[in-house]
Amino acid sequence: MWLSINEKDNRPIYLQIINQVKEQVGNGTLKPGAELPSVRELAQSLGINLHTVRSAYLKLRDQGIIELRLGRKARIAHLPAPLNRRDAETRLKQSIKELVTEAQLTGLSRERLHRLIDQQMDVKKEE
Amino acid sequence: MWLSINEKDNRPIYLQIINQVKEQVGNGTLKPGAELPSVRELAQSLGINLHTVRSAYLKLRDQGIIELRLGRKARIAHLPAPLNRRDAETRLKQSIKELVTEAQLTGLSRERLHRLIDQQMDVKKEE
Amino acid sequence: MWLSINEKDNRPIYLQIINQVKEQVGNGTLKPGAELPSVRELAQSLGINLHTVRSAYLKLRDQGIIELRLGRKARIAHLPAPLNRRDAETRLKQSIKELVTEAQLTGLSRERLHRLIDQQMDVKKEE
Amino acid sequence: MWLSINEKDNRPIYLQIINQVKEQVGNGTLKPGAELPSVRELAQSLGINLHTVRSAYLKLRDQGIIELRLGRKARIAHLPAPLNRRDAETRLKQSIKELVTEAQLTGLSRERLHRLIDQQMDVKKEE
DNA sequence: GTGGTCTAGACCACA
DNA sequence: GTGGTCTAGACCACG
Repeated sequence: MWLSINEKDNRPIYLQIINQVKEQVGNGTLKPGAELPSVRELAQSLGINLHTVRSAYLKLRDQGIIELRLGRKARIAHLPAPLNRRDAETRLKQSIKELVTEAQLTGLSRERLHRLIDQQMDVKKEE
Repeated sequence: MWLSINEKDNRPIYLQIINQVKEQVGNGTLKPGAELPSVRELAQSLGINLHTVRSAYLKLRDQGIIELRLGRKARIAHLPAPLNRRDAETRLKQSIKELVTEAQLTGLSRERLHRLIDQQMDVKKEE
Repeated sequence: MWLSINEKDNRPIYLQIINQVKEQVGNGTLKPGAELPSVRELAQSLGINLHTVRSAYLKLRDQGIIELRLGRKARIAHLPAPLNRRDAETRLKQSIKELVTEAQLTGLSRERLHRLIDQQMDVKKEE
Repeated sequence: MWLSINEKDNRPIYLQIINQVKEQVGNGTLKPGAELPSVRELAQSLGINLHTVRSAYLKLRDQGIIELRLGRKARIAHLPAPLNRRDAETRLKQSIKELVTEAQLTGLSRERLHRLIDQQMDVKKEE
């Protein structure tokens, strides 16, 4: 199975699911139209409650990542949401601000930060 | 006053305070030994609850950013805590992973991402 | 073929079928006595489940729009059911209430709303 | 209390709540910044479950109608979402299409339809 | 106090 | 089978 939850991670379970699905859509592991496991299947295989999976799927739907239809399995959306681009970039800037702050407090150099980012982007390409 | 809370920002108020203090320490606006406003002052000037400010200060202390002593004002710590460097970098990598994922879902190019980071680092230098 | 399902439309498939039949009856494209495709034909040509088409036809029959007879093809009913007029108008008022609410929240002017409605009514006339 | 649920109404409870809040925002009964009852309060006064109210509030938040903050009461948002105007108008057109169809099947004249809409808009103004 | 997350189990509507 | 709605009750995080 291509999803897992980390008990030690502070973040809520539903967010971990969301992020993992997003990663796999972002790097092409999950292609538009691909079916996701049903909420019941995924809940059972992760050992968590059906509703926890459902809340993750709902948020993914609201963000335009997946499509949910009554009676059908969830699928990766065909239009990977290039829509509210300006909003998204505004949010990204906020994340970048915090990232840079943390990097500076840690004493991480500008070069190292750029290198870590390139590494992460390349990992994704190859997967 | 050098602190403000943004109602439109979804993040909890105490986190906004923490992040702003961290930013100013990170970019040198707040230097080691500098005094912070008392819990009461800050709470009143921001129009928020005492508990909220206090919990922010406590977390900043736990992270080694500030020093709290009974009866004294809070001060920026003299050792900006570059100790647990490996832990910090691990956490940073997690943040980078999510940032890169979001950037890819938004369709942001690698170049633009690097440029946005440089911008943020330069903004801080000049402040 | 004069029917299609829209994957991007959130509404259930059976409802899309019902609404399209209703539209074509409403604007005269489908006249009383006209034959509809069999459940099997329609299901196959739309690539959907038999049950889905069947439930749509059943509901259309219940609303008096079509006639179903064992072994015969479905046909548009001869009495376009203007009977329960008061009920229908009550339901319409509810729809209007919601439409007006959404229009106001969107900032749509009264004039523009009227124009959009006229457009829709005229489109149908010409078809 | 300014909210009620209708047992006979087929629509889900959470949608009834959403629509009533939207109406009151649309006609000015609820002004930006106004506090809504807490999920627990509203659930109790309506005799329904806390989570049902919560799901209504969540959707209202996602639509930009209200603001939710941990530890605070829900409030009417200050920017009543004039943002994705084109999307909203597209959705409105779909609603109009269905409304016109129903009106035609009922035999409602164009004039009567316009009059019903004006009535509804005026009701809201006076409230 | 507030909302946020998670579990648990029921029943309904759609395909 | 699928997802959608509702109830019920626990515990956590924020103000």
